[in-house]
Amino acid sequence: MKTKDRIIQTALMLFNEEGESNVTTNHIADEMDISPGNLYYHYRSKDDIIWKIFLNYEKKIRTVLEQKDVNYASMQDMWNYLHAVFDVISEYRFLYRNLIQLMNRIEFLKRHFRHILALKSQTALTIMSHLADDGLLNADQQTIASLADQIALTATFWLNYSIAIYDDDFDEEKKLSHGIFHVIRLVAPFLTENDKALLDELSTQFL
Amino acid sequence: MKTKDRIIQTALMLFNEEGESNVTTNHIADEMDISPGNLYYHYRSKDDIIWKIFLNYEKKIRTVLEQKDVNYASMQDMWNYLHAVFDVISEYRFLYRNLIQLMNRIEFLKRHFRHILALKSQTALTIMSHLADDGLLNADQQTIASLADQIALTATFWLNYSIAIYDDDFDEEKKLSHGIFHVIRLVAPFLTENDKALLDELSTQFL
DNA sequence: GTCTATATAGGGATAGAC
DNA sequence: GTCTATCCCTATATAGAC
Repeated sequence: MKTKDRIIQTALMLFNEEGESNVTTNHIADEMDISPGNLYYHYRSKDDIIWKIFLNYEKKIRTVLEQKDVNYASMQDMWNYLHAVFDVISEYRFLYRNLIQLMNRIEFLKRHFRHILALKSQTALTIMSHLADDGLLNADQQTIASLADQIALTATFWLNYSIAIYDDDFDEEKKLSHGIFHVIRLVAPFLTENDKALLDELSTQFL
Repeated sequence: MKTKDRIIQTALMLFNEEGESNVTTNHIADEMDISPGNLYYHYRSKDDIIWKIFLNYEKKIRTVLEQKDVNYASMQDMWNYLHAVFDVISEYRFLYRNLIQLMNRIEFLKRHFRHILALKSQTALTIMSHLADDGLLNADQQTIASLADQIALTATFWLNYSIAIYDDDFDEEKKLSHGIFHVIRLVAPFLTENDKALLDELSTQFL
């Protein structure tokens, strides 16, 4: 693996573990056993590294959000979709931990992240509209629109919320599952009785 | 007004405007036209200043969350309550902008903030249980519990979310009203028809 | 209580040799 | 591509005079 790629990989790992602002370029170089000078040969600034990491994130989240060929016809599809979204968020969670600060510091990141947030909300809207059309979800358009926003907000800040309320050693995987259920529970009251039962089953399986 | 108090006041203002990590002790002293040395005569560290500001915040939010004598019997009461919560959050919004970072840096703040979050969720639960008992809200206990968590999460991160999605010059007051409506819409599907109509009326008035 | 001056430390980033 | 050495800057915090 090339040094250039290892820097990205190591930086991402450290950012996620320690928080972006607590990780210096020297830490990254130290962790990789290379010199700070070497690091700056490959990237001209710390923000440049962050930006490259963000581009990887953007690519992945877009892949998840823009898959057109999926037919969201069941709770299981919904679960899979949410799991994919939460997985990507978890993989790049440092972005979400200091979101406002990063957006204010890096102008491009702000614009791109806004697009992604809008896309998240839009995708949630599309899925739920499909479910409503198929008679799997009983809610008017106004309610669905609110739910879509709420889902985007929840997905975006769930990890922060769970860090804020749970003990620090709370299992990472459990945090994710909790978040997904949290989102599904938002939608649950509008599901058919059949799907509600399925939800209860999934609950006992994962929580 | 004493210098000691002016420091708190000025620091809070700058933290909210610029973000805590972008405001140095020198900036605070500059803004007040005093010397950095003078500032450190009154407070022994920056975190000490933050801690004192947090104590003021804690006092205010507890006053709002712990008022026992209010009878939540109408949408208007709910609106007033939410407005009070969002107002305090807005007044101390720097705490919410960098929540995770601050919690990790200041151990006391972490513990105290956790208590407040739990209290927020608990209060929302109590209010909605009352509404349900009075027949104003149609939802089972499981749904109400989910809603309570969701309300706490939304109140906590709404300002960050609106910063993330809206243009920077979006009116502060409007952001707040939007947040309150966002929370109310979570509850709306479970209200009586009468209250839903009232909600629509409030919507046109404030949005 | 307030000031000026300064210590101390650390982070981002560059120059130049190899 | 990689290293060593170092510059520059800024932030927190302190010492000591007034």
